[in-house]
Amino acid sequence: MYSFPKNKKKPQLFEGLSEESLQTLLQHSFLKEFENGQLLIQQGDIPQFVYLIIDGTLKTSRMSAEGEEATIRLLESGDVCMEAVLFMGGPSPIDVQAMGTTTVLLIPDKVIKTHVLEDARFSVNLLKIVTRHYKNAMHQIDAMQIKSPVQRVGYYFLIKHLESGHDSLEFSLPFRKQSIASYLGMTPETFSRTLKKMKEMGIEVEDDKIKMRDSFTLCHFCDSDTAALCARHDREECQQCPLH
Amino acid sequence: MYSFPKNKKKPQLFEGLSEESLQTLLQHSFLKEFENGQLLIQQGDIPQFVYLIIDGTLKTSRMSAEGEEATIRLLESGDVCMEAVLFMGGPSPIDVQAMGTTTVLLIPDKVIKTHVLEDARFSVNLLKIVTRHYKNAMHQIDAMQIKSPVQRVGYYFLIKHLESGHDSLEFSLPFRKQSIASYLGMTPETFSRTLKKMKEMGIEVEDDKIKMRDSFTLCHFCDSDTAALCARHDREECQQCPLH
DNA sequence: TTACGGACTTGACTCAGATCAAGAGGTGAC
DNA sequence: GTCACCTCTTGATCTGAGTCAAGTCCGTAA
Repeated sequence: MYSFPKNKKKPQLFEGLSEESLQTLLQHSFLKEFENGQLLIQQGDIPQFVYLIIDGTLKTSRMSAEGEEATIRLLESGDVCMEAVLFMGGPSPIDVQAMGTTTVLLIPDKVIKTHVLEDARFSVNLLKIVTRHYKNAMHQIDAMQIKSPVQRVGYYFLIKHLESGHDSLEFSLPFRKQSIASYLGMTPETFSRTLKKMKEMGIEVEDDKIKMRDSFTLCHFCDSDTAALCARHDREECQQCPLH
Repeated sequence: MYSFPKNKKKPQLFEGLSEESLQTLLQHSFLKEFENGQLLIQQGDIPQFVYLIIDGTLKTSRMSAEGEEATIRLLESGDVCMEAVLFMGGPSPIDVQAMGTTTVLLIPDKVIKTHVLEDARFSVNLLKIVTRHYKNAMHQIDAMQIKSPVQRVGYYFLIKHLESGHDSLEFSLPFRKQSIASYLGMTPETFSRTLKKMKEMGIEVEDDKIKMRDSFTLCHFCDSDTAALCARHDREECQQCPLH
């Protein structure tokens, strides 16, 4: 049975669970390692497990009959997937694929489905996770419909900037550029050209390192609901922010 | 206090709940009527209620600073909204707007949040609803990224066809054409031209009435996970379906 | 050391869908 | 009735992202 390293941050899935509840979940779960490019599940398969990434990265995508691919999510360590698909009932609408060697904890669907009815805290955790995905999906939708490539990349940078803590004026892209391009719904070429435009706007791009002149550079990619994530959105200095 | 007409179909939100549990929810809820175009909630507002449509239609959308709009969902009677937003924590990422006079049941957020921890069946209902929305969002994303306008409209028709029961070769569009166009991520002009192409493919379009020659007409817009919704997907006749 | 391959960039060209503009058809107010 | 207004359609034009092709810059293997 897998047991969580004490020093590691608990994934959101297990947040606030009693030791007993956690044990029940882990009892029937096991680790598995996947190689670069390996498929964990394919569109149309009936899902058997929820996948919790211990180490590495995954992507979820949909493939059209002609072999074209739309990336839905890019996931890092601590992220979960297939949890939503379980409750949809029916086959998986997505592919899940490892990007590089990735270690994953597999939690059987039955364990999840019974545990949801036993531990309300666990089901609320799941609700929170699914709703966050849903929120991201909504952002992705409006991005593709109404935003220019520059705005899409800018918003992506903004989110990464907020995630990496407000004070650092530098962060690095967590995935390969072509993956990010696909996630943002554009070709690698367009992504590359867009990065060039970003440079003209005062954002240094050097390989996968992104540096900003100051912490307001990305402000005009913000919107009212993302502003809530910003540490200073209710402070005076936010005046500089074009939203106000 | 609002009480559900016995003859009306129960919305998914309340499915399988005990009479007592349902009463608790309805006790603090109330009806409200909204006029055409009226906003129930705006992007950036803190949500106070979950909205259950009793009669009429709503749309949820995101608006860019320049006033351009991306439609996220179009909802009919029995649908719920803002339930996902409640669990995201933080302000609403979407606008909700009435399309025509619409009667809505308002369930206060606190009632929902406490009830989730008390009635596991209720929280599973919520999970199912949110995951369905999430699934739709994923379809919307890949549709916009990898499908042509004809494929998007075809898939939309397919879903409506499956919803309206398999046997009827006719259904009508539940929303104004421009709303559907926006939902599908295209302009009204493109939608109109696309409908013309559909006619050439053997789908009669007359105002908002859609008629098909036979029930296989829409088959080639199907995909592996949507096929599960099809009543005959595991029967012999599905041979005709290009998927096989 | 060179050779190969993969990730990314850059430039030239193409085209599907957006935009702009005009017209058809329907409906309600007066 | 007809005027105003709205939805939808149709046609002509424009444009921006995709495509294709070539080239650069790595890292790795022989």
